Amino acid sequence: MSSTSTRPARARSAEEKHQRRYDILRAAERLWTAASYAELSMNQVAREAGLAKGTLYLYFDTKEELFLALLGEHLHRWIGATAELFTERRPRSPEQVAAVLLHHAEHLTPLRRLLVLLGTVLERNVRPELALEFRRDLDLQLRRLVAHMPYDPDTAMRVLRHLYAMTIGWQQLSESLPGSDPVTAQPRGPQDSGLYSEFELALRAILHQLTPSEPLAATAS
Amino acid sequence: MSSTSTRPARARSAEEKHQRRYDILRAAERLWTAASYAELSMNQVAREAGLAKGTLYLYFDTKEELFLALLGEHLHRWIGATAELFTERRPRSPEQVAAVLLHHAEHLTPLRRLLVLLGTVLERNVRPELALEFRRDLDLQLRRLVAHMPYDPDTAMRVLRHLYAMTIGWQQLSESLPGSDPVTAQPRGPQDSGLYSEFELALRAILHQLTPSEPLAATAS
Amino acid sequence: MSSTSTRPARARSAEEKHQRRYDILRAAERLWTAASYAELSMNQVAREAGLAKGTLYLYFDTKEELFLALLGEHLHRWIGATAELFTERRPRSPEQVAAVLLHHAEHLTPLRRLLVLLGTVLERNVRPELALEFRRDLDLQLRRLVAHMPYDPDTAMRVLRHLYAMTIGWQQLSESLPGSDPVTAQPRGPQDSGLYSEFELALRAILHQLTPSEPLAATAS
Amino acid sequence: MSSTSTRPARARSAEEKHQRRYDILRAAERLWTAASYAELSMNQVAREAGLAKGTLYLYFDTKEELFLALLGEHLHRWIGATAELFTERRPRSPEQVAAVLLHHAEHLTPLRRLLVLLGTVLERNVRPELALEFRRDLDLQLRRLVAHMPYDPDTAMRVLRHLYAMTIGWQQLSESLPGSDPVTAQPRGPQDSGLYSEFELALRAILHQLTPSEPLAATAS
DNA sequence: CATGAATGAGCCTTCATTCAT
DNA sequence: AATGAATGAAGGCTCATTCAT
Repeated sequence: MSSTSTRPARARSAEEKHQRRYDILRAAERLWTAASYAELSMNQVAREAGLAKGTLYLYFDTKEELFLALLGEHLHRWIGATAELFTERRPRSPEQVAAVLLHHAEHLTPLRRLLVLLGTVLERNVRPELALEFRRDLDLQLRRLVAHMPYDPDTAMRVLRHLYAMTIGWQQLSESLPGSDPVTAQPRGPQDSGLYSEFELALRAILHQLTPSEPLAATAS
Repeated sequence: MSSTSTRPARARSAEEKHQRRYDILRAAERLWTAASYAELSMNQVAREAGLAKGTLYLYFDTKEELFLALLGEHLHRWIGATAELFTERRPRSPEQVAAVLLHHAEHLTPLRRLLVLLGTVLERNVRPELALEFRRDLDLQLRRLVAHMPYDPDTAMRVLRHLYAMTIGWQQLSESLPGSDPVTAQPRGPQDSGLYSEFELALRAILHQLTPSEPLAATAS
Repeated sequence: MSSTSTRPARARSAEEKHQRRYDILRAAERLWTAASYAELSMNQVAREAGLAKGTLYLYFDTKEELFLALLGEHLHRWIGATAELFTERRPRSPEQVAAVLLHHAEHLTPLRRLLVLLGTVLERNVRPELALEFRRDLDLQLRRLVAHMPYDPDTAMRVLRHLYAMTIGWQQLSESLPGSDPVTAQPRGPQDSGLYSEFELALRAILHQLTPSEPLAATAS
Repeated sequence: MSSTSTRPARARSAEEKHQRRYDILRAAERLWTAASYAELSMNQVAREAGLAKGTLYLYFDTKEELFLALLGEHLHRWIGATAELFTERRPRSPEQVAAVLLHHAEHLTPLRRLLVLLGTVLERNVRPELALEFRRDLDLQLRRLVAHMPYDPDTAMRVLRHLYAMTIGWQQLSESLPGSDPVTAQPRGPQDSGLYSEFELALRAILHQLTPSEPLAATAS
């Protein structure tokens, strides 16, 4: 119910409909932060959005589609923000690149968990054409990000792939352990051996390995 | 039903019972490869094992216990095999250590997904004493493995943690892509840029980063 | 399905919902007449009510709650009707009191069996606050009834206790025999030696025993 | 397992078989004292008897048959003991008769609860010929008892019927209440208003009502 | 005769989805 | 467009009964 107090009873215009869809995704996101996919029922999402259960199905055909949309949104957001940061900072050294890639880490917790879902549950009960569209869109966005990175496209893509794998891996590791979020968690000093610094350290090691000491000139338009 | 065609109708001896338990775990494993925990019903496991639903409950008190046993098995197997390999080969360089750690990679595919479960679902509906026993056993085994590695215990544990995270991450990555298993998949030549070699490359980079150029003398007994 | 042929497909208004709840209770009651609690499945109740299994759970959280509601209903009904009858008739002699107590005997058949359940199964799987409310309500109603009886409260309560025990006992006896319901069954004449008259005779004997020849002035308000 | 330590591994002779059947009934009886019919599994009975589950089914076709046999036994025992007591004491007044009828009350708790079962669950899943036989045997025994009572047969049977109904009724009442066993419970003094004395009081009232002040001469052979 | 592993119908309950309103 | 009552497949689990040994 939170933060959607004033709102038209019915979404008539396209814009209102878009807004309603957005509200639903926000509700799902709020719950997603604290509960796993299986634990999270459509009923809860509906209640959180201040809507009836059936209404959700006007905007999303299945539960999976809802969460796939949520994933798309998060990816979009992160890629956009990171691309922008590359343009602003024009990082060169592996450390600098790592810093850029990790800058929006705090937004990543839900994203990482959604990515894990992608390989597990999502796309299972989704219209094939939607799945395909998702893949295409993701590809497009990644290409856009790659264009902003100070490496040749192949290398940049490899870097992203490593980032992706490590992100998921450390996320899962953190969930298997009593400790909390590996990425959001603040490093606690130079001698910190927490999960976050391990993750960062690994990312740096990879970047050193993958990229020549002197990166290409940035190709961002 | 698959591959358990000849078998006594009833498991009378302790050995037969052990075998039946083993069969059930194998059935669960086969299904587990293709479906997530929540998707996988005891009914399916029973059918796959060629047994009735109720029979499963003669061998495992709950669904969680069944999967905890599966996890235990996999851990035991991989740790044992890898520890042995350390003893045999006594690897020194990061490359050599990486090779040992990856040698039994094919065992890891289900293992890493089971490990994810551990922190999420397993141990929820399990007799407390069993959960405790599991934790203790895991701890013991890890210590045993660490003792065989050519690093001081803390470093060795960090290495394992990185291996674990990367393993999971690349697993998930591979599942999100048309390509197949990143670890099991055979490298396809010197210029292969498949997921496997990326995974390996990353592991090597980490090892280089984590370990001093000159490892300790191996401490394996 | 019986006797609920015309009915809205969905209960929208509060009244319709109340009616649906009522239908479910009636269905449960019809089955309850012929089967014990343990034998009676929610599936059967649903079928009898012409509803889907899940629908029952929209109206009752658990099986126990459903039957607790049924018991509450019966108690309420019998106590109310009997209290009213005391007010109307103001009986004095044991015979007159017995007549009042037995007047609504047809309501008692399911009631007494439900009462047995109360101490055995019900309240086991019921929200504590509901159980408490039930106890309070029952107490209140009994007090109300007692207030209408022409005896001091302790004696009145003893009378009710005897009525209760005898009611149950003769109920069971009748079920063990080819004959039908001992209480509902109509006496068949002055020389009738059926179960019903035995029951009535016993009740009268008890009343004579328990109550002084001259009852108190009725205290009904 | 209790008290059946030495016993042949297999019952070969008819006598041994009878003994084994007896052991099973004793085990069921021990458990029956503390648990309801539904709560009591055949597994438990088997364990208590120190036998395997399957063995029970060599002696009883169904769970119901087992408990029907138990009921038969208890009835037999009580009727026999009470008939004997009538012969010994030759009671005349209602109080004396009541005393005889209640003399073995402490043995009756399981019997009463079995009688309740009779009208509820037993005979449901029993071979019809067995049910018939049970009825016939019960009838026979009751006639035997009646012959020892100091009333004409019809009156005596009525008395027994009342005893039966009240027995069941007060049993059920006691189970619905926090208090304990109504009959076994010791009266606690002249002013005791416990369930037991109520039961006794009711029985006396009935006897007074049913029987002429001067009973017939006893007809016991 | 005895065993106890195996069976499978059945239990209560949940929840994504549908559809009458 | 919105609702939320209704659905019913599916879930984990139990236990009286069967049957291979």
